[in-house]
Amino acid sequence: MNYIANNGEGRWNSLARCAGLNRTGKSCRLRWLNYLRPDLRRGNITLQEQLMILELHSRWGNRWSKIAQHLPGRTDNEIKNYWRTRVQKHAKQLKCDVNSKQFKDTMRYLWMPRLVERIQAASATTTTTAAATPRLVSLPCESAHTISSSTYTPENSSTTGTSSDSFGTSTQASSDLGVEYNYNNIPVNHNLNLDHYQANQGGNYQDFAVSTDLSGYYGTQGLDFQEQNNVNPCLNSEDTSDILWNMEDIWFLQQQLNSM
DNA sequence: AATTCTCACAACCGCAATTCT
DNA sequence: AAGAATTGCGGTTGTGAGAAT
Repeated sequence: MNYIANNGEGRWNSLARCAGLNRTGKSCRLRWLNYLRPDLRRGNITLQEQLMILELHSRWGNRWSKIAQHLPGRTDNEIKNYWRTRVQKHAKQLKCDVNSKQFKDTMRYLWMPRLVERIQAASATTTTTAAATPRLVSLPCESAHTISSSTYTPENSSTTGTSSDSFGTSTQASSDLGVEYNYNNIPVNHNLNLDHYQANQGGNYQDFAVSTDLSGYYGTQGLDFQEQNNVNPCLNSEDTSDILWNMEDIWFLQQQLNSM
């Protein structure tokens, strides 16, 4: 750190020699980038960051460094580790390959909208002092594409109503997931629309890539990514990192996958 | 209390691209 | 122009802490 403070980044082999470290320049570089850099962001991956990772990975695949460029303070290594330990784990739980179309569709049409919904809900709880009433998530809905959830029966779920999900996301039966399904009586517009996401893939990716603009997911209100990272302390807690993936969800998603 | 298992994180490795001499 | 050195990236492995047995 002293060497870099005096000489700047780069010239890693020179650093290793001059600093008297029994390390290769390569090793020093890695240590600096992944651990010592003062601008590193510590702590758990937030919901917003999760959404970004899912979105950018769907677009670029395992281009970790490129993805990391859009997550200030996060390293490619950190994102890679997140993907391997969290996302791949849940793919395994769903008994499907992380690179399969099924899993990618599940991410895009179920988990990512759910992340948006929770971000919105969290945002709502911080803007109202009383018991918050989560507002509807206004996802674009030009299309009639929906995913049926007719087989879901919450009564069969051992955790219904007492979900481990701190945002209250136990799923309830709905005749049509695409139209609506509720979490603990929280009204949620889940008119998920394939065209919207596909349109993003086709038309808006460049803009998104440059500006990391998530407004497409947040409806007309939009959210400032950097701001939202600090909106709710709960979002930074350990508990929220996996709340998308409680047992009900896994059961529910398995039903969805089976019906595809 | 000891052992085994699981998970998250940091580091290592090989290869390709880039820069230097 | 060519070879050597350096840098950057993505896949993989090692490790320590906590949980489970």
